[in-house]
Amino acid sequence: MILARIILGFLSLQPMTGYDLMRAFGSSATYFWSADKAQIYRTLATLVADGHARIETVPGTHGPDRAVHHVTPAGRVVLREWLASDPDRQPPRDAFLARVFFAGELDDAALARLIRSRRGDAVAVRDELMELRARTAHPDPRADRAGWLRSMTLDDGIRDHTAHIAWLDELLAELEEP
Amino acid sequence: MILARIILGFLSLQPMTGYDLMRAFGSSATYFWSADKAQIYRTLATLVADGHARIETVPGTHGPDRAVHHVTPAGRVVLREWLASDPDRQPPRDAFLARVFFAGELDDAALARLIRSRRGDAVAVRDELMELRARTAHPDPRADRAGWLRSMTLDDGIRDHTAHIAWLDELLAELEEP
DNA sequence: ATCCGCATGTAAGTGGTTACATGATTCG
DNA sequence: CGAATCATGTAACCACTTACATGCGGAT
Repeated sequence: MILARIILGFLSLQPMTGYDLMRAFGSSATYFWSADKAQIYRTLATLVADGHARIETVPGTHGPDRAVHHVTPAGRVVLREWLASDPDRQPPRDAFLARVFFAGELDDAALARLIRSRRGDAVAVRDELMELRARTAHPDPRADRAGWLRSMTLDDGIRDHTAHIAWLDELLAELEEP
Repeated sequence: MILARIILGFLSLQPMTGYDLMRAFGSSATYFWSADKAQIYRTLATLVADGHARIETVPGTHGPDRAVHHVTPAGRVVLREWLASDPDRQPPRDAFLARVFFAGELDDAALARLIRSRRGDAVAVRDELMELRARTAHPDPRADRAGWLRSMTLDDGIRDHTAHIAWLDELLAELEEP
């Protein structure tokens, strides 16, 4: 269960409520994982049941009480084991590549539309990531390794999208050639 | 349901049995989607129930009868609609990036081991894709557009892995610097 | 007053994985 | 004679998504 590990990772950086995690997945984690609240609350419950997290109830400042989750020592062990373990098996799932693979069925106009639409999305995501990198700190690997690693994951996303955009441009160039 | 569309795509290239599809997912489709047989047989059954595919039973040459599935005209419409439709929403899921994001917990040796292990996997996949590209034809976009598109999807995978390996090398270089 | 953000969850459904179950043919 | 490949499927479980359900406090 990768999601449980990721949540443990966030809690190890800072104790959080389910709602805080929702926002974390909507910002810092967007480019490597996503989770909706139903999943988050369910996973928090199992983490507590397994003794990997514990709840500290804090009176809510505006509304219901906040169930702030902390990692327990056992949870920290599980997190570290995951980080150092063999790679998670992750079968590839890329619906866009799948479409291109079968797009011989499509006429030229529809194909160009498909690729341009994808290009627009990819550029938007890349720009968003670049903005995020510009806004946040670039820590030195030796002074703040944890922060440096977090900023490097952003870098990978930016390069990834850049390479993909270049590939889309090649496709378009071939399609538009006389 | 993306899997149903992909299967429709394969059947549109050539009528196939569930077993044939298993092999197709194990070879041509490996770099953009994966599916195991339980899923394939279940999805074929729903395609037939929905009238998007029909079965032609052919006596087996060595073993049970082959249930060869053909796309129906209705199925072909559904496939073409998918190909031209708005992009499928696909939340990002990259367990390795997630690990790097939280890898501040890890000591230098464990971190380097993690990155080198990933590098090994990425190089292996890239080489496999490059071999596959060397072995297969590179059709001309104008003479055989469908074939050209299929070979281009391979290209994207190769570039993607190449960019990722370069990023991993940068990580390692920083870690090993005095 | 009404809407937005904070904060908690449950229920039902879909999609994906693992394990179980069977049997013929072909190659070494 | 045993292992691999061809060929079919079912059952149970796990992970993820969508929709439902509730209610306070602060801003416009």
